[in-house]
Amino acid sequence: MEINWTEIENKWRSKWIQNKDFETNPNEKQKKFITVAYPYPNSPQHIGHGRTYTLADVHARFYRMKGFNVLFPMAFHYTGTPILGMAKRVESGDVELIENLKNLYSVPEESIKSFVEPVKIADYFHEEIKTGMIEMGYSIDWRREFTTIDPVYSKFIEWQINTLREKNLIVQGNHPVGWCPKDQNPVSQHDTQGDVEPDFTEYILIKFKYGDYIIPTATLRPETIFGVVNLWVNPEIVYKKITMDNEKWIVSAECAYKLEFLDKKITYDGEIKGSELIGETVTVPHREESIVMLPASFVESGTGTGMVMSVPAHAPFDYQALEDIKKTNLESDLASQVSKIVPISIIETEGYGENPAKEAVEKFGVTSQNDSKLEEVTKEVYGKEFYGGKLKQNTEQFSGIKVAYAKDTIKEWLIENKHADILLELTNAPIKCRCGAECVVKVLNNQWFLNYGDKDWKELATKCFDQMNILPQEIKSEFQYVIGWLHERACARQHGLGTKLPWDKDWIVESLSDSVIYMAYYTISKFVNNGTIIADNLSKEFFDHIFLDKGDVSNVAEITKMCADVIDEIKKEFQYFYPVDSRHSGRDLVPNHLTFFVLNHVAIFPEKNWPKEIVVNGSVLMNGSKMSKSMGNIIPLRKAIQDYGADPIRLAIIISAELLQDADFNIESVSGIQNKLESLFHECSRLKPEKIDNLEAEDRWILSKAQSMVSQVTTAIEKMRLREALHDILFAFESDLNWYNKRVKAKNRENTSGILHQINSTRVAMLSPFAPHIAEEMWEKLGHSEMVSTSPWPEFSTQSLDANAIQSEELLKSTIDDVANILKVTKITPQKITIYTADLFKSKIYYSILEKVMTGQTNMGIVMKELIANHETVDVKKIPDFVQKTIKDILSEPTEIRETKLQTKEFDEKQFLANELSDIGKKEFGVEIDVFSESDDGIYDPKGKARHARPFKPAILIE
RNA sequence: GCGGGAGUCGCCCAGCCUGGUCAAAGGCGUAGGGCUUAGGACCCUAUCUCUUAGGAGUUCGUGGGUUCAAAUCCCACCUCCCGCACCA
Repeated sequence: MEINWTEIENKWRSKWIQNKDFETNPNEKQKKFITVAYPYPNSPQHIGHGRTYTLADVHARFYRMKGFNVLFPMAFHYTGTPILGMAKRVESGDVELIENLKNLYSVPEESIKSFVEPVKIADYFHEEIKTGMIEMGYSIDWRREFTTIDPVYSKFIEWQINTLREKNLIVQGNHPVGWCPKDQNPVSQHDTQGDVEPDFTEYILIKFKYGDYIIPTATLRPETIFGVVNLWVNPEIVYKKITMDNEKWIVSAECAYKLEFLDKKITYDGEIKGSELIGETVTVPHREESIVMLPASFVESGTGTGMVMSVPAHAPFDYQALEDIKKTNLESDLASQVSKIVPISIIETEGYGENPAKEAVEKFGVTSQNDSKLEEVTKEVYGKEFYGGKLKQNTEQFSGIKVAYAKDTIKEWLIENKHADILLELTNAPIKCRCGAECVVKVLNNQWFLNYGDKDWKELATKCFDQMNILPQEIKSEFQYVIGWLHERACARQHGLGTKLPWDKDWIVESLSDSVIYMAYYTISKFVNNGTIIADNLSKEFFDHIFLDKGDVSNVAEITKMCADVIDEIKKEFQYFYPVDSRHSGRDLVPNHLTFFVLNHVAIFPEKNWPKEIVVNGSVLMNGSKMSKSMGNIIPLRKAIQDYGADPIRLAIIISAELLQDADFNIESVSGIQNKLESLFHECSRLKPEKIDNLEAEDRWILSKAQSMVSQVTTAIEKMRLREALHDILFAFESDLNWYNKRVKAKNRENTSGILHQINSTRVAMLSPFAPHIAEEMWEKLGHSEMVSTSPWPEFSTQSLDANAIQSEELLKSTIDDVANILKVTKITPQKITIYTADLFKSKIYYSILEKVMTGQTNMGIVMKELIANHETVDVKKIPDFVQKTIKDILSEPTEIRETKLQTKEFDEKQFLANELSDIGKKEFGVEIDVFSESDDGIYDPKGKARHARPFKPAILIE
């Protein structure tokens, strides 16, 4: 019989809704507030999104069964720019996008037409995603749903951003961005052709004096100013004479264009040919020395200023160009100047002598300045010098400092003394905007920043992280690292959906800044949705009162025109549910959202409302490779639910990886899960609750095993090791059940339904957070009247652990294994099997050894001596072999089993085996099995095997 | 470069935190058998090497070290993956 997943899922979903099982209000119970990052509705969700939400849902359902009052809400993040871009692309009739919408996302034609309006896109996918979440069976309190462009939410964000500004955490300043000169807008990866992230670097412009003019050269190595011996100019280039911020500069045309965007005032005054500059001299700043300008073909107009300072001791290009020029025919004046040039060595690096550039060039066999190997040589020299080099005496106040540290110090010193300026340049140019224009670096004026670089703020956040539970723990150091390097972050943009900056309406609060404390909003959104709270009259006083417990309620009531009782109720709701007990998200949000989440909480809320836990999960792969549109391997979640059922997908995602690992989703694992669930389902349909009396050995054993499973699963879930938990419930326990069934069958027992019913009820209850729908169905089939999702989590009790049953069953198993093993090796067809258990004397020695081993003594010699010293065990001398083997036996067992054995010293192996072995032995091997103790009178022992018997390791004779 | 993660018996992947349960779980694949009209599903057996008595040998990226004992702890190295921002 096939399971109809859709039917079962619909049935139980409507019962949950009908019972309002997941609508959470404050009550007398202990609460758990579990949240997960809300979705950005610009596409339907796929399996990858499903992972984070499923993990959080399992978490929520688990705590609900544990007796907590669990709040698990959801909202939708409309704020941001990608939806805006999408709308533009739809408007312009972008074929690729429209085809994707149609075919990949199955968006109806009518809806696509409406997509020219950004909010329509968000609305459409909002509904799509929400439906998917419901179909997945997420236990969400939908009464609290909101979007980030709701008017009340905007008021909330205004309050947040104002509060931060009052605390001086928002500052204004300049900021470089990748920029499209045509669109007049910042560009990010999404906005460029080929999805290239604009990457830029900061060059230091060293200002050389040339009469009234300044000739700047761009470098990444400001320390080399102490080693400059000449400048390189390309005679082919026509340079621009410009006025820049009241200084007269000579630079390439490309450079002048770049400077225009860097907050500089530029006017063009004229041109000068590179060839005209050759042979002229400039003055080195600070050193006040004259150096000559020489021609070089490696100098490019598009890089830096189109002029290069020459440091032949440390820059391979410079060294080579100098060598090259010595070989050419120069006019005598210039030639004599060139001949006087001596490289100045300023850095001492292990592995190099006076002139690292020369050594490297010679090592690589470079022949001219146009040799492509020079790039590589430069990289090598620079790398070694930067990380391993020290500045020499001739660098004045900087001598002795490591190059890596000196770089910034020297830069600041140069700029302070007006010897240098800054040029920002794309490192991965050319980058084209989607509009076709070539991008540049632009410095934005008057940009608003959240000052995440603030030391006190960071300290507070670090404190919060230290107190917080981060799962999995490994990720904690990543957070600490992020906190370390984080600095000012732009918190406003000029385009996109969102809330306007309250004090500067030209700006919109950036979308990663308006989604950091919204968890608090869930506690009031219920009142927004039922009309209690309306946007009008919402003021700072209201939010201060609710969230920070400030001010007087009557005053707030007057301002908001709300009833004081209602305001009290709202405040209590917040105080009951806050702080966030667990925040779930994908690991891609670690360096941004999750860190900002903590930073903003510690900035705004008092310590008692700081978040308690963060749970981070890895992504989902599709058949081992990354999901991407171009690969066409994105499966929309709702499609997957249709094809396989929600529960199999939930389980397949969870079981394929532990938290931080990437989960691999593939059809085989889903159908494997389906089959597993199906057989469990049929098992449950078969079992009836029955009175259990007269427990036999195997009953006590399987019940003990079930108890350990409960304990293991519970601990695993508490640590969010869901893969492990699920594996224990579905698979690991199965092998125990197999053994149990084998035993029961061999004994021809009929009365086990009650026991199996009890055990499977426990399993189904524990399965229910993972596979909620089918678990309800199984639960019903097992004859339970209430819902499993609202029933209590199975309790673990050590009392029902039967140590005796566990070890006797282990003995039985290992004895059978041994027999099977012998049969396999010898290939005998057995006629008769005889088992000999060890006698009492050996047993005494065994426990004596066991005690010693448990105290850590495993040295054979010492154990032997101690045994001989005791008159009870002195006879061990006769069987020295026995001690060695016994120690090995004991060591090859788990610690728990050893402890169990110590607890139950009185254990009659012979009696147990005689009772239990014959049935199962006959079933397995088809012959009778006799059991003797080696000390029995009239023992049948034709081959003298009996003396090999050891406790828990009986001797065996097969004929 | 910085920061994080990973390398396990054909493949995928547990185990490592807390050393002895480890020749190492589970799944897939493969081989044989059962069930079935057939296929699928399901069940059983086998799956590092050697072995006619429950045993032995060699394995967990490479090389060292600690220990009675190392896949597990420490050190070095090699290889692969991810993040480094104003973007959700």
